[in-house]
Amino acid sequence: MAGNRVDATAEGDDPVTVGSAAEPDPSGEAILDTTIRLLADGGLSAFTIDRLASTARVSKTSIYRRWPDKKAVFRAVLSRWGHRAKVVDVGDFATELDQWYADRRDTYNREGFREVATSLLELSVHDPEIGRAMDADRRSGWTAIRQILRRALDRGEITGVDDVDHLEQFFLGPIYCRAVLEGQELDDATIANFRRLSLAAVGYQKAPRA
Amino acid sequence: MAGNRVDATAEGDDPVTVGSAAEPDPSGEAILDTTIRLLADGGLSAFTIDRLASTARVSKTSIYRRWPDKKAVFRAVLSRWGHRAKVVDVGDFATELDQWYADRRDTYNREGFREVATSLLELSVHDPEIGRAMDADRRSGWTAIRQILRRALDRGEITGVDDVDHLEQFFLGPIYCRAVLEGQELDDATIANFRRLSLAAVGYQKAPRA
DNA sequence: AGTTGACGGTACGGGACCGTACTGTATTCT
DNA sequence: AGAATACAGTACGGTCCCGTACCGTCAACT
Repeated sequence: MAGNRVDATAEGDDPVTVGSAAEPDPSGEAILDTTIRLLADGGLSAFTIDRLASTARVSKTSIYRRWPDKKAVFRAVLSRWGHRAKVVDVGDFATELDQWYADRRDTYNREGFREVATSLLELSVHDPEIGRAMDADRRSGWTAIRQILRRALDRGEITGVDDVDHLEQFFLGPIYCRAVLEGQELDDATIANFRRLSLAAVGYQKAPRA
Repeated sequence: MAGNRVDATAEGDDPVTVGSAAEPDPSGEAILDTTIRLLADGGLSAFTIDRLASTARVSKTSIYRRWPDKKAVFRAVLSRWGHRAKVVDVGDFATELDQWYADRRDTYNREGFREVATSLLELSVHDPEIGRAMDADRRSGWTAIRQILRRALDRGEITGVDDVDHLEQFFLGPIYCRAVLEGQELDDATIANFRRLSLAAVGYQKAPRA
Protein backbone atom coordinates (compact mmCIF):
# COMPACT_ATOMS: atom_id res chain seq x y z
CA MET A 1 0.00 0.00 0.00
CA ALA A 2 1.00 3.60 -0.43
CA GLY A 3 3.56 2.59 -3.00
CA ASN A 4 4.02 6.10 -4.21
CA ARG A 5 7.29 6.61 -2.41
CA VAL A 6 10.89 6.63 -3.40
CA ASP A 7 11.97 3.29 -2.07
CA ALA A 8 15.71 3.47 -1.92
CA THR A 9 16.78 2.76 -5.44
CA ALA A 10 20.27 3.54 -4.21
CA GLU A 11 19.92 6.88 -5.94
CA GLY A 12 17.35 8.62 -3.83
CA ASP A 13 18.64 12.07 -4.54
CA ASP A 14 16.05 13.09 -7.05
CA PRO A 15 12.47 13.88 -6.28
CA VAL A 16 9.96 11.21 -7.06
CA THR A 17 9.29 12.09 -10.69
CA VAL A 18 8.38 8.60 -11.67
CA GLY A 19 7.44 10.18 -14.94
CA SER A 20 9.78 10.79 -17.79
CA ALA A 21 12.93 12.82 -17.91
CA ALA A 22 13.50 15.57 -15.38
CA GLU A 23 10.35 17.55 -14.96
CA PRO A 24 11.33 20.99 -13.71
CA ASP A 25 9.44 20.97 -10.38
CA PRO A 26 10.17 24.57 -9.37
CA SER A 27 8.43 24.07 -6.05
CA GLY A 28 10.87 21.33 -5.13
CA GLU A 29 13.79 23.52 -6.02
CA ALA A 30 12.37 26.29 -3.90
CA ILE A 31 12.27 23.87 -0.98
CA LEU A 32 15.91 23.03 -1.49
CA ASP A 33 16.85 26.68 -1.75
CA THR A 34 15.03 27.34 1.49
CA THR A 35 16.89 24.44 3.07
CA ILE A 36 20.15 26.09 2.14
CA ARG A 37 19.00 29.38 3.53
CA LEU A 38 17.91 27.81 6.79
CA LEU A 39 21.24 26.05 7.16
CA ALA A 40 23.02 29.29 6.49
CA ASP A 41 20.98 31.09 9.13
CA GLY A 42 20.77 28.68 12.02
CA GLY A 43 22.84 25.63 11.25
CA LEU A 44 21.92 22.05 11.91
CA SER A 45 20.53 22.49 15.38
CA ALA A 46 17.95 25.03 14.23
CA PHE A 47 16.88 23.13 11.16
CA THR A 48 13.61 21.28 11.31
CA ILE A 49 11.16 20.06 8.73
CA ASP A 50 8.42 22.16 10.26
CA ARG A 51 10.51 25.27 9.96
CA LEU A 52 11.46 24.35 6.42
CA ALA A 53 7.81 23.98 5.52
CA SER A 54 6.68 27.25 7.04
CA THR A 55 9.65 29.21 5.75
CA ALA A 56 9.22 27.88 2.25
CA ARG A 57 5.46 28.50 2.55
CA VAL A 58 4.82 24.91 1.79
CA SER A 59 3.01 22.17 3.61
CA LYS A 60 4.96 19.33 5.10
CA THR A 61 3.04 17.09 2.77
CA SER A 62 4.77 18.69 -0.17
CA ILE A 63 8.14 17.94 1.37
CA TYR A 64 7.45 14.34 2.28
CA ARG A 65 5.92 13.76 -1.09
CA ARG A 66 9.29 14.46 -2.68
CA TRP A 67 11.72 12.97 -0.20
CA PRO A 68 11.18 10.15 2.26
CA ASP A 69 12.81 11.83 5.24
CA LYS A 70 15.05 14.62 6.39
CA LYS A 71 18.26 12.95 5.35
CA ALA A 72 17.01 12.65 1.82
CA VAL A 73 16.40 16.38 1.74
CA PHE A 74 19.99 16.95 2.76
CA ARG A 75 21.21 14.55 0.11
CA ALA A 76 19.18 16.36 -2.50
CA VAL A 77 20.54 19.68 -1.32
CA LEU A 78 24.09 18.52 -1.84
CA SER A 79 23.80 18.08 -5.56
CA ARG A 80 21.94 21.34 -5.90
CA TRP A 81 24.45 23.22 -3.81
CA GLY A 82 27.50 21.99 -5.67
CA HIS A 83 29.44 24.73 -7.33
CA ARG A 84 31.31 23.53 -10.32
CA ALA A 85 33.86 25.85 -11.78
CA LYS A 86 33.84 25.88 -15.52
CA VAL A 87 37.18 26.62 -17.07
CA VAL A 88 37.92 26.45 -20.74
CA ASP A 89 41.17 25.47 -22.36
CA VAL A 90 42.91 28.69 -23.31
CA GLY A 91 46.34 27.18 -23.78
CA ASP A 92 48.00 28.75 -20.77
CA PHE A 93 48.10 27.43 -17.23
CA ALA A 94 48.34 30.77 -15.45
CA THR A 95 45.34 32.17 -17.29
CA GLU A 96 43.19 29.16 -16.60
CA LEU A 97 44.30 29.20 -12.99
CA ASP A 98 43.22 32.82 -12.68
CA GLN A 99 39.80 31.93 -13.96
CA TRP A 100 39.59 29.16 -11.43
CA TYR A 101 40.70 31.43 -8.60
CA ALA A 102 38.11 34.02 -9.57
CA ASP A 103 35.42 31.38 -9.58
CA ARG A 104 36.45 30.05 -6.20
CA ARG A 105 36.62 33.55 -4.80
CA ASP A 106 33.09 34.34 -5.89
CA THR A 107 31.78 31.05 -4.60
CA TYR A 108 33.48 31.06 -1.23
CA ASN A 109 32.71 34.71 -0.57
CA ARG A 110 29.03 34.21 -1.14
CA GLU A 111 26.82 35.06 1.80
CA GLY A 112 26.29 32.02 3.98
CA PHE A 113 28.68 29.79 2.11
CA ARG A 114 30.78 28.97 5.11
CA GLU A 115 27.77 28.20 7.28
CA VAL A 116 26.25 25.84 4.76
CA ALA A 117 29.57 24.23 3.95
CA THR A 118 30.30 23.34 7.55
CA SER A 119 26.82 21.99 8.17
CA LEU A 120 26.83 19.82 5.09
CA LEU A 121 30.33 18.62 5.84
CA GLU A 122 29.33 17.61 9.33
CA LEU A 123 26.39 15.70 7.96
CA SER A 124 28.39 13.97 5.30
CA VAL A 125 31.15 12.92 7.66
CA HIS A 126 28.77 11.24 10.09
CA ASP A 127 26.25 9.76 7.71
CA PRO A 128 27.45 7.26 5.12
CA GLU A 129 24.69 7.93 2.61
CA ILE A 130 25.10 11.67 2.73
CA GLY A 131 28.82 11.07 2.65
CA ARG A 132 28.56 9.20 -0.61
CA ALA A 133 26.45 11.97 -2.10
CA MET A 134 29.05 14.46 -0.93
CA ASP A 135 31.87 12.45 -2.46
CA ALA A 136 30.13 12.24 -5.78
CA ASP A 137 29.48 15.93 -5.70
CA ARG A 138 33.01 16.76 -4.74
CA ARG A 139 34.46 14.60 -7.46
CA SER A 140 32.57 16.58 -10.03
CA GLY A 141 33.72 19.75 -8.33
CA TRP A 142 37.33 18.74 -8.53
CA THR A 143 37.26 18.25 -12.23
CA ALA A 144 37.93 21.89 -13.01
CA ILE A 145 41.24 22.31 -11.21
CA ARG A 146 42.18 18.73 -12.02
CA GLN A 147 41.76 19.28 -15.73
CA ILE A 148 43.64 22.53 -15.54
CA LEU A 149 46.53 20.78 -13.84
CA ARG A 150 46.46 17.87 -16.27
CA ARG A 151 46.65 20.18 -19.24
CA ALA A 152 49.46 22.13 -17.64
CA LEU A 153 51.37 18.90 -17.14
CA ASP A 154 50.77 17.90 -20.73
CA ARG A 155 51.95 21.26 -21.98
CA GLY A 156 55.09 21.03 -19.91
CA GLU A 157 54.28 24.15 -17.93
CA ILE A 158 54.69 22.23 -14.69
CA THR A 159 57.74 20.09 -14.06
CA GLY A 160 58.83 17.65 -11.44
CA VAL A 161 55.30 16.85 -10.33
CA ASP A 162 53.25 13.83 -11.19
CA ASP A 163 50.68 13.31 -8.47
CA VAL A 164 47.60 15.25 -9.51
CA ASP A 165 45.69 14.38 -6.34
CA HIS A 166 48.20 16.10 -4.14
CA LEU A 167 48.34 19.06 -6.45
CA GLU A 168 44.59 19.54 -6.29
CA GLN A 169 44.70 19.64 -2.53
CA PHE A 170 47.73 21.83 -2.63
CA PHE A 171 45.93 24.44 -4.70
CA LEU A 172 42.57 24.29 -2.98
CA GLY A 173 43.85 23.89 0.56
CA PRO A 174 44.93 27.43 1.33
CA ILE A 175 41.74 28.89 -0.08
CA TYR A 176 39.52 26.47 1.76
CA CYS A 177 41.47 26.84 4.95
CA ARG A 178 41.13 30.60 4.90
CA ALA A 179 37.51 30.84 3.79
CA VAL A 180 35.82 27.92 5.51
CA LEU A 181 38.00 27.00 8.44
CA GLU A 182 38.97 30.52 9.44
CA GLY A 183 36.06 32.42 8.00
CA GLN A 184 38.16 35.18 6.51
CA GLU A 185 37.41 36.93 3.27
CA LEU A 186 39.05 35.81 0.07
CA ASP A 187 40.18 39.20 -1.17
CA ASP A 188 42.22 39.72 -4.28
CA ALA A 189 45.41 40.36 -2.39
CA THR A 190 45.13 37.01 -0.66
CA ILE A 191 44.41 35.24 -3.90
CA ALA A 192 47.39 36.93 -5.50
CA ASN A 193 49.58 35.76 -2.67
CA PHE A 194 48.44 32.18 -2.88
CA ARG A 195 48.74 32.29 -6.63
CA ARG A 196 52.29 33.53 -6.56
CA LEU A 197 53.31 30.96 -3.96
CA SER A 198 51.62 28.09 -5.76
CA LEU A 199 53.06 28.93 -9.13
CA ALA A 200 56.51 29.10 -7.60
CA ALA A 201 55.90 25.76 -5.93
CA VAL A 202 55.24 23.93 -9.17
CA GLY A 203 57.95 25.77 -11.06
CA TYR A 204 55.60 27.29 -13.56
CA GLN A 205 56.91 28.66 -16.80
CA LYS A 206 55.06 29.35 -20.00
CA ALA A 207 54.63 26.47 -22.38
CA PRO A 208 57.93 25.80 -24.17
CA ARG A 209 56.40 25.28 -27.59
CA ALA A 210 54.35 28.46 -28.06
CA MET B 1 18.41 31.77 44.76
CA ALA B 2 20.32 28.74 43.70
CA GLY B 3 23.36 30.89 43.19
CA ASN B 4 25.67 27.98 42.82
CA ARG B 5 25.81 28.18 39.06
CA VAL B 6 28.24 29.66 36.61
CA ASP B 7 26.39 32.79 35.66
CA ALA B 8 27.95 33.86 32.42
CA THR B 9 31.11 35.55 33.52
CA ALA B 10 31.89 35.73 29.81
CA GLU B 11 34.41 32.96 30.42
CA GLY B 12 32.21 30.04 31.22
CA ASP B 13 34.58 27.49 29.82
CA ASP B 14 35.88 26.16 33.05
CA PRO B 15 33.96 24.06 35.48
CA VAL B 16 32.52 25.83 38.45
CA THR B 17 35.55 25.59 40.73
CA VAL B 18 34.72 28.70 42.67
CA GLY B 19 37.54 27.57 44.87
CA SER B 20 41.16 28.31 44.31
CA ALA B 21 43.40 27.56 41.38
CA ALA B 22 42.56 24.72 39.01
CA GLU B 23 41.57 21.70 41.01
CA PRO B 24 42.18 18.63 38.87
CA ASP B 25 38.63 17.27 38.70
CA PRO B 26 39.38 14.03 36.86
CA SER B 27 35.69 13.20 36.68
CA GLY B 28 35.03 16.36 34.71
CA GLU B 29 37.81 15.57 32.33
CA ALA B 30 36.40 12.10 31.85
CA ILE B 31 33.09 13.68 30.91
CA LEU B 32 34.80 15.85 28.31
CA ASP B 33 36.70 12.87 26.94
CA THR B 34 33.45 10.98 26.62
CA THR B 35 31.95 13.96 24.84
CA ILE B 36 34.73 13.79 22.30
CA ARG B 37 34.22 10.08 21.85
CA LEU B 38 30.50 10.49 21.36
CA LEU B 39 31.03 13.19 18.75
CA ALA B 40 33.52 10.97 16.99
CA ASP B 41 31.04 8.10 16.93
CA GLY B 42 27.73 9.65 16.06
CA GLY B 43 28.22 13.31 15.38
CA LEU B 44 26.02 16.15 16.51
CA SER B 45 22.69 14.56 15.76
CA ALA B 46 23.40 11.57 17.99
CA PHE B 47 24.82 13.54 20.86
CA THR B 48 22.60 14.06 23.89
CA ILE B 49 23.25 14.83 27.50
CA ASP B 50 21.50 11.63 28.52
CA ARG B 51 23.78 9.59 26.33
CA LEU B 52 26.77 11.48 27.59
CA ALA B 53 25.79 10.70 31.14
CA SER B 54 25.16 7.03 30.61
CA THR B 55 28.23 6.52 28.42
CA ALA B 56 30.46 8.30 30.89
CA ARG B 57 28.78 6.32 33.72
CA VAL B 58 27.90 9.56 35.39
CA SER B 59 24.65 11.07 36.51
CA LYS B 60 23.27 14.05 34.68
CA THR B 61 23.57 15.92 37.94
CA SER B 62 27.32 15.65 37.72
CA ILE B 63 27.26 17.19 34.29
CA TYR B 64 24.96 20.06 35.11
CA ARG B 65 26.89 20.75 38.25
CA ARG B 66 29.91 21.61 36.14
CA TRP B 67 28.38 23.32 33.13
CA PRO B 68 25.12 25.22 32.87
CA ASP B 69 23.96 23.67 29.63
CA LYS B 70 24.96 21.66 26.60
CA LYS B 71 26.65 24.52 24.82
CA ALA B 72 28.91 25.07 27.77
CA VAL B 73 30.02 21.45 27.55
CA PHE B 74 30.96 21.97 23.94
CA ARG B 75 32.84 25.13 24.79
CA ALA B 76 34.75 23.30 27.47
CA VAL B 77 35.52 20.48 25.07
CA LEU B 78 37.10 22.88 22.63
CA SER B 79 39.90 23.94 24.90
CA ARG B 80 40.50 20.39 25.98
CA TRP B 81 40.54 19.10 22.44
CA GLY B 82 42.98 21.68 21.13
CA HIS B 83 46.16 20.17 19.85
CA ARG B 84 49.06 22.53 20.13
CA ALA B 85 52.18 21.54 18.33
CA LYS B 86 55.29 22.24 20.30
CA VAL B 87 58.30 23.02 18.20
CA VAL B 88 61.60 24.17 19.55
CA ASP B 89 64.04 26.52 17.90
CA VAL B 90 66.72 24.38 16.31
CA GLY B 91 68.07 27.04 14.02
CA ASP B 92 66.89 25.56 10.75
CA PHE B 93 63.54 26.11 9.07
CA ALA B 94 63.34 22.77 7.28
CA THR B 95 64.03 20.81 10.44
CA GLU B 96 61.44 22.67 12.48
CA LEU B 97 58.96 22.32 9.65
CA ASP B 98 59.48 18.56 9.65
CA GLN B 99 58.74 18.44 13.34
CA TRP B 100 55.58 20.41 12.75
CA TYR B 101 54.53 18.14 9.88
CA ALA B 102 55.08 15.07 12.02
CA ASP B 103 52.99 16.56 14.78
CA ARG B 104 50.18 17.46 12.41
CA ARG B 105 50.31 14.03 10.83
CA ASP B 106 49.94 12.30 14.18
CA THR B 107 47.14 14.62 15.23
CA TYR B 108 45.11 14.51 12.05
CA ASN B 109 45.47 10.78 11.61
CA ARG B 110 44.14 10.08 15.05
CA GLU B 111 41.05 7.96 15.16
CA GLY B 112 37.95 10.11 15.04
CA PHE B 113 39.79 13.36 14.50
CA ARG B 114 37.93 14.25 11.36
CA GLU B 115 34.55 13.49 12.86
CA VAL B 116 35.15 15.61 15.93
CA ALA B 117 36.73 18.40 13.92
CA THR B 118 33.76 18.75 11.59
CA SER B 119 31.23 18.64 14.42
CA LEU B 120 33.04 21.25 16.47
CA LEU B 121 33.53 23.42 13.42
CA GLU B 122 29.84 23.31 12.62
CA LEU B 123 29.02 24.29 16.16
CA SER B 124 31.51 27.12 16.24
CA VAL B 125 30.39 28.56 12.93
CA HIS B 126 26.74 28.78 13.95
CA ASP B 127 27.09 29.72 17.59
CA PRO B 128 28.88 32.97 18.45
CA GLU B 129 29.98 31.88 21.91
CA ILE B 130 31.37 28.60 20.77
CA GLY B 131 32.87 30.46 17.85
CA ARG B 132 34.82 32.73 20.15
CA ALA B 133 36.07 29.77 22.13
CA MET B 134 37.11 28.14 18.86
CA ASP B 135 38.93 31.27 17.71
CA ALA B 136 40.84 31.53 20.94
CA ASP B 137 41.78 27.90 20.71
CA ARG B 138 42.82 28.18 17.11
CA ARG B 139 44.96 31.21 17.77
CA SER B 140 46.93 29.25 20.29
CA GLY B 141 47.15 26.38 17.82
CA TRP B 142 48.56 28.59 15.12
CA THR B 143 51.42 29.74 17.23
CA ALA B 144 53.63 26.82 16.37
CA ILE B 145 53.75 27.21 12.61
CA ARG B 146 53.59 30.97 12.96
CA GLN B 147 56.66 31.06 15.15
CA ILE B 148 58.45 28.70 12.85
CA LEU B 149 57.73 30.97 9.92
CA ARG B 150 58.69 34.08 11.83
CA ARG B 151 62.04 32.63 12.78
CA ALA B 152 62.63 31.51 9.21
CA LEU B 153 61.94 35.05 8.01
CA ASP B 154 64.29 36.47 10.59
CA ARG B 155 67.02 34.06 9.62
CA GLY B 156 66.60 34.94 5.98
CA GLU B 157 65.70 31.39 4.99
CA ILE B 158 62.54 32.64 3.32
CA THR B 159 62.61 35.53 0.89
CA GLY B 160 60.08 37.63 -0.88
CA VAL B 161 57.33 36.91 1.61
CA ASP B 162 56.09 39.15 4.37
CA ASP B 163 52.53 38.17 5.18
CA VAL B 164 52.71 35.55 7.88
CA ASP B 165 48.94 35.06 7.98
CA HIS B 166 48.80 33.90 4.39
CA LEU B 167 51.80 31.71 4.90
CA GLU B 168 50.19 29.93 7.83
CA GLN B 169 47.17 29.12 5.74
CA PHE B 170 49.35 28.18 2.84
CA PHE B 171 51.17 25.58 4.89
CA LEU B 172 48.22 24.21 6.80
CA GLY B 173 45.71 24.32 3.96
CA PRO B 174 46.77 21.29 1.95
CA ILE B 175 47.03 19.13 5.04
CA TYR B 176 43.70 20.21 6.41
CA CYS B 177 42.05 19.91 3.04
CA ARG B 178 43.25 16.37 2.61
CA ALA B 179 42.66 15.10 6.13
CA VAL B 180 39.47 16.86 7.21
CA LEU B 181 37.67 17.88 4.05
CA GLU B 182 38.50 14.78 2.03
CA GLY B 183 39.07 12.32 4.82
CA GLN B 184 42.19 10.81 3.32
CA GLU B 185 45.15 9.61 5.27
CA LEU B 186 48.13 11.83 5.83
CA ASP B 187 50.83 9.36 4.87
CA ASP B 188 54.49 10.22 4.71
CA ALA B 189 54.55 10.35 0.94
CA THR B 190 51.85 12.99 0.93
CA ILE B 191 53.58 15.00 3.59
CA ALA B 192 56.81 14.80 1.61
CA ASN B 193 55.03 16.07 -1.45
CA PHE B 194 53.46 19.01 0.34
CA ARG B 195 56.73 19.76 2.02
CA ARG B 196 58.67 19.85 -1.20
CA LEU B 197 56.09 22.04 -2.89
CA SER B 198 55.82 24.43 0.02
CA LEU B 199 59.53 24.81 0.41
CA ALA B 200 59.85 25.56 -3.28
CA ALA B 201 57.03 28.08 -2.97
CA VAL B 202 58.78 30.16 -0.36
CA GLY B 203 62.19 29.79 -1.97
CA TYR B 204 63.77 28.09 0.99
CA GLN B 205 67.47 27.94 1.33
CA LYS B 206 69.56 27.31 4.36
CA ALA B 207 70.35 30.29 6.53
CA PRO B 208 73.04 32.38 4.83
CA ARG B 209 75.08 33.04 7.98
CA ALA B 210 75.60 29.50 9.10
C1' DA C 1 -18.97 17.23 -16.24
C1' DG C 2 -16.17 14.21 -14.05
C1' DT C 3 -11.74 12.48 -12.61
C1' DT C 4 -7.29 12.90 -11.09
C1' DG C 5 -3.64 14.66 -8.47
C1' DA C 6 -0.90 18.15 -6.14
C1' DC C 7 -1.47 21.30 -2.72
C1' DG C 8 -2.05 24.05 2.01
C1' DG C 9 -3.58 23.54 6.47
C1' DT C 10 -4.11 21.13 10.52
C1' DA C 11 -4.07 17.79 13.83
C1' DC C 12 -2.13 13.82 15.98
C1' DG C 13 0.69 9.88 17.98
C1' DG C 14 4.85 8.73 19.48
C1' DG C 15 9.17 9.51 20.90
C1' DA C 16 13.30 12.08 22.20
C1' DC C 17 15.45 15.39 24.73
C1' DC C 18 16.55 19.17 28.04
C1' DG C 19 17.05 20.80 32.47
C1' DT C 20 15.41 20.22 37.29
C1' DA C 21 14.14 17.99 41.54
C1' DC C 22 14.37 14.51 44.78
C1' DT C 23 15.93 10.49 46.65
C1' DG C 24 19.66 7.66 49.35
C1' DT C 25 24.64 6.79 49.89
C1' DA C 26 29.64 7.22 50.34
C1' DT C 27 33.33 10.23 51.33
C1' DT C 28 35.58 14.04 53.24
C1' DC C 29 36.08 17.74 56.27
C1' DT C 30 35.55 19.87 61.06
C1' DA D 1 30.65 12.10 65.90
C1' DG D 2 28.53 15.31 63.10
C1' DA D 3 28.12 18.33 58.96
C1' DA D 4 28.81 19.14 54.41
C1' DT D 5 29.53 17.74 49.95
C1' DA D 6 29.68 15.06 45.62
C1' DC D 7 27.65 11.44 43.69
C1' DA D 8 24.39 7.69 41.10
C1' DG D 9 19.94 6.82 40.14
C1' DT D 10 15.47 8.02 38.96
C1' DA D 11 11.53 10.40 37.89
C1' DC D 12 9.24 14.30 36.00
C1' DG D 13 7.32 18.43 33.30
C1' DG D 14 7.59 20.64 29.36
C1' DT D 15 8.95 21.24 24.93
C1' DC D 16 10.18 20.03 20.51
C1' DC D 17 10.16 17.39 16.44
C1' DC D 18 9.33 13.63 13.11
C1' DG D 19 6.50 11.37 10.08
C1' DT D 20 1.61 10.33 8.98
C1' DA D 21 -3.27 11.03 8.26
C1' DC D 22 -7.10 13.55 7.02
C1' DC D 23 -9.65 17.38 4.97
C1' DG D 24 -11.17 20.77 1.59
C1' DT D 25 -9.55 23.32 -2.48
C1' DC D 26 -7.97 24.25 -6.92
C1' DA D 27 -6.10 23.40 -11.38
C1' DA D 28 -5.37 20.29 -15.22
C1' DC D 29 -6.73 16.93 -17.92
C1' DT D 30 -10.27 13.60 -20.39
